Amino acid sequence: MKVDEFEVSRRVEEFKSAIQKAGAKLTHQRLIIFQEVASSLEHPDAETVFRAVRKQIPTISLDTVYRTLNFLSDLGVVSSLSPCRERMRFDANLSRHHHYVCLECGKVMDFKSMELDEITLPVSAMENGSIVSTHVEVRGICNLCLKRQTEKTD
Amino acid sequence: MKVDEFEVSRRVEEFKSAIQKAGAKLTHQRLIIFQEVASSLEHPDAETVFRAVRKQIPTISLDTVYRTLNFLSDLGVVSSLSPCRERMRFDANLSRHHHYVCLECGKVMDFKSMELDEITLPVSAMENGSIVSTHVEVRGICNLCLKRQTEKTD
DNA sequence: CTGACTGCAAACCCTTTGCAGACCG
DNA sequence: CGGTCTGCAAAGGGTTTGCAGTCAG
Repeated sequence: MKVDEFEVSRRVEEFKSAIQKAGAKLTHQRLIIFQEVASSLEHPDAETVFRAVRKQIPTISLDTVYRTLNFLSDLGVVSSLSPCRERMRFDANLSRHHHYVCLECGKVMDFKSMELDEITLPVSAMENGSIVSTHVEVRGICNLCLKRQTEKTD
Repeated sequence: MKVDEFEVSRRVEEFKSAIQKAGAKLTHQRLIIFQEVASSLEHPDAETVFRAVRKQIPTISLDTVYRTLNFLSDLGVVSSLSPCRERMRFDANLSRHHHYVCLECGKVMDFKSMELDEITLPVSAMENGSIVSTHVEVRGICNLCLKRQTEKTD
């Protein structure tokens, strides 16, 4: 299963204009790698992208794929599932709660929400399989990091 | 900031009974490590736990901390934030959507939900800092893995 | 042309594992 | 006492980085 063709080319156009705006170079490798991610429904990892891209550019290296994926991520045209460059983290709070994750420092803060707890999942979510847990992940920049950024600008 | 004392001892009691029920041994190291995680509000990583625990058991090794955290996780008395033993995954779908993550095979499936999109976050979440994105993460065992499990049992 | 990008290889970091001795129950 | 658990050290796997050559703009 692939993302439909029109959507892919729309994404590619967005990518091209983003790369231009950033003053970066549109290389063959970057284009092919982006196309691969943009047309996949499976949230591929670097290795998977690498294997797929190698069919079109047999000489490409895994490092370039890594570098390019990070580049695309910084550019904002792809996102990474779970800001998980980090180490594994543990939590002994087993009651139902949600997370606020700081994209800058990685800190995770809990919050509760009755409204969120009461929500019913759409059928499209349920039919994927059994459900063990449901929680909301909010990402942003925490107050401490925001403050730090303002101080730098001064 | 620490978790309040009563809550910690409640969690420790639960831990003790869980370890007994599992027929595992309650060692000094396990107790101290669990206490540390249970009294922290910061979702510590292995390194952080290690540094804290070393104050009480100076000879403890980082490996033991890792082993114990995984043990606690298998025991079900702590959970790990984001099932992220895995590699990093990327997504070029920037429109608002949510994820169903299979705990078994790691596959991630998208789903949409108007109801979820319309939700307003509680103040306690907003006041942590700026908000970049909000999405729901549902964890479970996907149909394919469920089927695989049934086949094994047969 | 020139600085940014790529491929190669080696380093890096977090995490896991094999082993022998120590300790819980 | 027996089997589990710990500490040590070394390996493992994913990811990043330094370097020199290459290529887009």
